[in-house]
Amino acid sequence: MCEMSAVPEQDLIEQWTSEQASLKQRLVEGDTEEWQRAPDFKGLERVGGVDLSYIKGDDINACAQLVVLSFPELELLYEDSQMVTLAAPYVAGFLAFRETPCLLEALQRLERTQPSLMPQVVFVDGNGLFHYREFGVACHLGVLSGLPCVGVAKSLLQVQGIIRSEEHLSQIRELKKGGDSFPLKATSGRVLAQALRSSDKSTKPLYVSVGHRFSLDTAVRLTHVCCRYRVPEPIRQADVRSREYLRTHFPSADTCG
DNA sequence: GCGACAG
DNA sequence: ATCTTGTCGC
Repeated sequence: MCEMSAVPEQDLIEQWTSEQASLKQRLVEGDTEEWQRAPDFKGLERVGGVDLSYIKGDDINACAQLVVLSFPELELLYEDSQMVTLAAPYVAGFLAFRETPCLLEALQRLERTQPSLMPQVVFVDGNGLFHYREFGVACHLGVLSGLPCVGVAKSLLQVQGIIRSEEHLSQIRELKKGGDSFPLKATSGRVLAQALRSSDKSTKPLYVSVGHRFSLDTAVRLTHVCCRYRVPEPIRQADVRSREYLRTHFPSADTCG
């Protein structure tokens, strides 16, 4: 009797799981671009970053942000802020179904209006292969956009036997300077990500993983050189600007009537 | 049963 | 994600 009323939630999860498996077949691991192998990433001129900022008590309205910075200067070349209505809820392991649609639209707007500014790589706030089914939001956006993508998570997703253990905390303490990192291995032995100390000052590491068309080593090196502060500049700028957009367009839309 | 759970 | 000021340190 209870099965027939199985919350639509369950059907959706199964559908999403299947879609991830399907898209994963199109995922390209490993470097595909000349600049990824070149010393100092010669040939790389534009790096993109995406992020969404939310309004406090609101689950569906958000500001989707895309920024493109010059490389290696990391100066702003393009920015796009767009209010969006999110169709899917946030479910751990399925972040892409909530955030990817509007981010793809942002990339399409850029393609249509300023194609010469299309980024050669996109930094995504969240994981790539470091995911329950090895297909996080950075892989999802990468496959659907076709662009090389890097996943950068600010906190540890405990998955595939990787946990926030004493051993893990100990390894973090061994990261002495910016650029130091250690691998995160799944129970299978496969390296899914690299914990990276992004600068000399930051103690809390970033978790870098392959999104699309990248080797993990290249993703980590590029992330490191894009960090002025803890979070790589493309993502940080997208975060700062989308939140600034909400602040000016929806001044305290809650408290003071 | 309990805990975890990117953004 | 968001709620939130000051504060300690270079």
